[in-house]
Amino acid sequence: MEAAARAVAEPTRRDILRLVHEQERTASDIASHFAVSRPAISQHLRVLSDAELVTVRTDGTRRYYQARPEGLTELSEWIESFWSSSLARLKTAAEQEHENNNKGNTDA
Amino acid sequence: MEAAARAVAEPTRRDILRLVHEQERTASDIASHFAVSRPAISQHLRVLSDAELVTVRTDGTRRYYQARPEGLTELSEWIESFWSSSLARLKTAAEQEHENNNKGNTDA
DNA sequence: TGCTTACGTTAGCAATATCTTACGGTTTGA
DNA sequence: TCAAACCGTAAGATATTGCTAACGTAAGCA
Repeated sequence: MEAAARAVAEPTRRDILRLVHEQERTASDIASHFAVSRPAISQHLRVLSDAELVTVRTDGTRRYYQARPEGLTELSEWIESFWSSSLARLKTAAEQEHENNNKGNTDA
Repeated sequence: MEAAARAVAEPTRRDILRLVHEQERTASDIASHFAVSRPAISQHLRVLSDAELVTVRTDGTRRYYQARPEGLTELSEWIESFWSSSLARLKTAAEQEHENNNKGNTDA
């Protein structure tokens, strides 16, 4: 989970995950969507791979990456363990926040 | 969400959140649970506070911190947005992983 | 007023993260 | 065999992070 949390903390890596979630993509395909260099993306892919947030499939010289959502399970469970023990508090807090939001900017 | 993700990526901060989730605690009380110095904890608390993952209440010279689970909502939703569009895939994948784990690594 | 407690902030340092450039390895196709 | 395409790795620069030691501030108490 440690690795997954750190991996997801980086904006570019989150964008990469989004990209390879829809469909598997090659490294250079992924890189073409970003401003940073291809090696930089390759390094991000390494981090994601180490965190088991993506899987890789090799075909010739190409490497197809695909998201592996299960890799986020532990992190998600950690978060939910926070809520499970304070569901009521969360609920009322969320409602109050919602009310406050509506109260605040009633069309300025 | 950016701030929350980065804040949670740090092990000490996750432990702090656990601690102030059960009950509100003063800064030095929190610090007493860790090996690092009090200022270090103070800095972590600042990060958590900026990320709106904790709330602070001042009473005299003491500052009481408490977890704010709602601060993790966006991050959780980001994760779930991954699953919602691939729930079936997640389910089968999880089952297969489970089976594989039971099977053991017969290849060496 | 003087002393103590509680706590944040700053400066400085070591470790880590992220990027770019340059390079090496493997596969494909003429 | 040669060249091009695809991609990872290494080296090095810079930015960021997390830590400690030292200091500053505000509150409580004699």
